[in-house]
Amino acid sequence: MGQTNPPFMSGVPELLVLRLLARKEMYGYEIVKAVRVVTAEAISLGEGVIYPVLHALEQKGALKAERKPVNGRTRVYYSVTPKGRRRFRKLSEEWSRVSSGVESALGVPDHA
Amino acid sequence: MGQTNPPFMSGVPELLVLRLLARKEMYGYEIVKAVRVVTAEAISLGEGVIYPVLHALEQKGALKAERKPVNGRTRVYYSVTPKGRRRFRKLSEEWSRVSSGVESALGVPDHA
DNA sequence: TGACATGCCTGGAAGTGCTAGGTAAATTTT
DNA sequence: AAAATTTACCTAGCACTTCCAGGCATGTCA
Repeated sequence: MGQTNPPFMSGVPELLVLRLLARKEMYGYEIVKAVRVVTAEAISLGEGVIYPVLHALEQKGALKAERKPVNGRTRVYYSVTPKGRRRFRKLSEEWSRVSSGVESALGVPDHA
Repeated sequence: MGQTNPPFMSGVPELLVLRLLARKEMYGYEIVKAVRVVTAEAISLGEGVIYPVLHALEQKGALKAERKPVNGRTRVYYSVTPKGRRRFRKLSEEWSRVSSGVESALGVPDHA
């Protein structure tokens, strides 16, 4: 049924998460909504995508998690570590490379 | 060891193959080299990537294969079917959407 | 009371690129 | 002539990731 493997999305959730957290610490549910905003509604990621990414990045040491009780509810705030910042820079470069490569290919005129 | 799953590459091989074949019919080995050229050396895809993509697209009816003997060697030329053209348009749109979304996110200033 | 938003989480399906390997013949180099 | 390189095709299997669907619990609002 649902698109489980949409094209061009590999690496995107990780990049967006790192990008958002580079600005300020956030919690998962907040990130889910922020993604829609910062991508101008072009990209929407469910919680089932965000949370695993968050956990994976934390385990890699790219993020630091901190549990904070807010309004009797517990939020898990994430912030980027130096390692995460490096990872973000690397991913950004990768994105630039691939992106420019594809644009270049699409831009080549049709005729001859 | 090697990067088996580089970020941002999902859907890219298929898009590039369709793009190249939309211009003129080509054979696998030729496509492998053409990819490097049209992407300005930004993207390089091995034969192990191209051939499976070709076969998959043919099976889907997006490509038509034609064996031609050249110099005593056999080449398999591929050309795009109407179905393939539709697929290409759809993929291009997807690329535009995702790409603009990511650019939008990366473009947001850092301050606060 | 019911509905909805907040907030966290996981399992398993599905797809896809990549490396590494193999085959064979023509061409070029030594 | 032998060796090395290029041309040209192919496949198996790993690795990785996104995604959907679902579950749990609390707070808020009608």
